[in-house]
Amino acid sequence: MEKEKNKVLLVEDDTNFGQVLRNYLELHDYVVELVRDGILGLAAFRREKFDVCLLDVMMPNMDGFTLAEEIRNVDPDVPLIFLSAKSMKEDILKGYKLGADDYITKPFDSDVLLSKIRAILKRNQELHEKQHSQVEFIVGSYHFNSKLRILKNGVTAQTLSPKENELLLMLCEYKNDLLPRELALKRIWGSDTYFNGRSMDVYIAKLRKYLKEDATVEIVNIHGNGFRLVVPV
Amino acid sequence: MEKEKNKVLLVEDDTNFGQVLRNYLELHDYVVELVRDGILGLAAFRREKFDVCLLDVMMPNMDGFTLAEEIRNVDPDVPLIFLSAKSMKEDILKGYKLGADDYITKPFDSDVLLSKIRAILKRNQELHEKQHSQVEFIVGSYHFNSKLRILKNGVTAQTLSPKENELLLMLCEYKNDLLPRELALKRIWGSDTYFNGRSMDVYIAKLRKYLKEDATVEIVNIHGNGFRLVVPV
DNA sequence: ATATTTTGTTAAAAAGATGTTACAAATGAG
DNA sequence: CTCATTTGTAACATCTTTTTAACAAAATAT
Repeated sequence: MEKEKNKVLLVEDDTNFGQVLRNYLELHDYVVELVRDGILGLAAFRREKFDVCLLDVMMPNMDGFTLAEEIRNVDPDVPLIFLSAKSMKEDILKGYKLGADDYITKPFDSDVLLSKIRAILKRNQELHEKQHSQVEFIVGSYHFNSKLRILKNGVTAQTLSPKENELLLMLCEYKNDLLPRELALKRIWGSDTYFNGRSMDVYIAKLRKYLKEDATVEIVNIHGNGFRLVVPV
Repeated sequence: MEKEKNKVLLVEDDTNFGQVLRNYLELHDYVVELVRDGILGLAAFRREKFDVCLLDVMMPNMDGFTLAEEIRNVDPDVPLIFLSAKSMKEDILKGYKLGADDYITKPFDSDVLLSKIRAILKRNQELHEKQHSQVEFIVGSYHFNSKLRILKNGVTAQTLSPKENELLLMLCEYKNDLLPRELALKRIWGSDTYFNGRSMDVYIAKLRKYLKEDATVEIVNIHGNGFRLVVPV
């Protein structure tokens, strides 16, 4: 099993600097999406899942602070780091007020940035793991262990692939409630696109096959909205 | 599934400037309706649902301030932004008095306008989400869950389509009171046109069919005005 | 009373989303 | 490298939702 590369959203209007920084980060095993202004940044953020966002403060179209608010609106938890030539105290304070995880003033040492990113990612991943604490679920007559990726029904056991596992996990977290398509797509597939959507439908079909032994359990589609794992209460 | 674009009503008598601004906004993913005076602006506003209105102050036929009052008359909540060459304090104050959300003096930076629009839309959408907080309703012997789009009567459950769901939701919000046609058409269909009206009538018929198990529940037409969901109190 | 407008109702067409299977491509293990 | 597993894509079938048309009935206006 390969650890997935971390995705960085880099919003920077200085093309030269942006390219350099992107190359540097890619060299250190990050997947980087570089966009040149706040509008494109927000569009990218809505479309894809990022592990951390690096935002230039002064940009055309939408400045970094405004962009930060918009991003926070979509995801209150994603780590934000401001990059700025400004070193004025009030700007830095404003940045932190917007829930920035860090604020770096240009010019800066690229190693420093890298270690800051690493530290933030580590902290955030630990947090994320804690949130995902529940690993065992009762689903009708089935027993599902999301850590071992095993779906058991009496004696018969089915091992699940990573994607099957994550999808069933999300369905269980939203048990008897609506699991919105976009949410699952962004969290499991990283972005909400047409093909990822079709892929998800394929996985839903697989899960239904695994779960068909217990007729009281079903994955119901809510047309245009998402899926619902229905289990007896 | 397509995320709906925000709709902007732009009332501006300077055709050139209007076109440019429209193109600019369309480029940033807004749907723009451009009209050249207050009369047409009011007509458009009565017909369609807009997320924000940009009103030029000095116009033939009906000036921006008068138009603003008329619009407020139809919808007290829609965000209004005045665009004006005037920078006189009393005019600005008059604008805010009429419940303007912002007042921009020409010439202005288009980025500034854009970020103002965004900020206003965001605030308004949050407000809107809070209003839509109620998801469960008792309708006679029925139980209606608008999130899961399920209408239950004892054991029998009917899943609703998105439009059926939204319409029943509005009827429930106006329970025992008049739900005006135009309001439902603007909110659910986006605009009050002949065909949308016919479509709505089709949906009313569908809902009546679903609700016919309980004779104490009925959707009554108020000729020329709208519908009323009558339930025992 | 008769014409006009609005609403009720049903059916069919058009558009869109999902279900399902098969296979190709990518990935990881040995 | 080779094999097994996992994932993504294509293709086609099916189901849902929405719109439009057509005609009937009711309400209102002339």
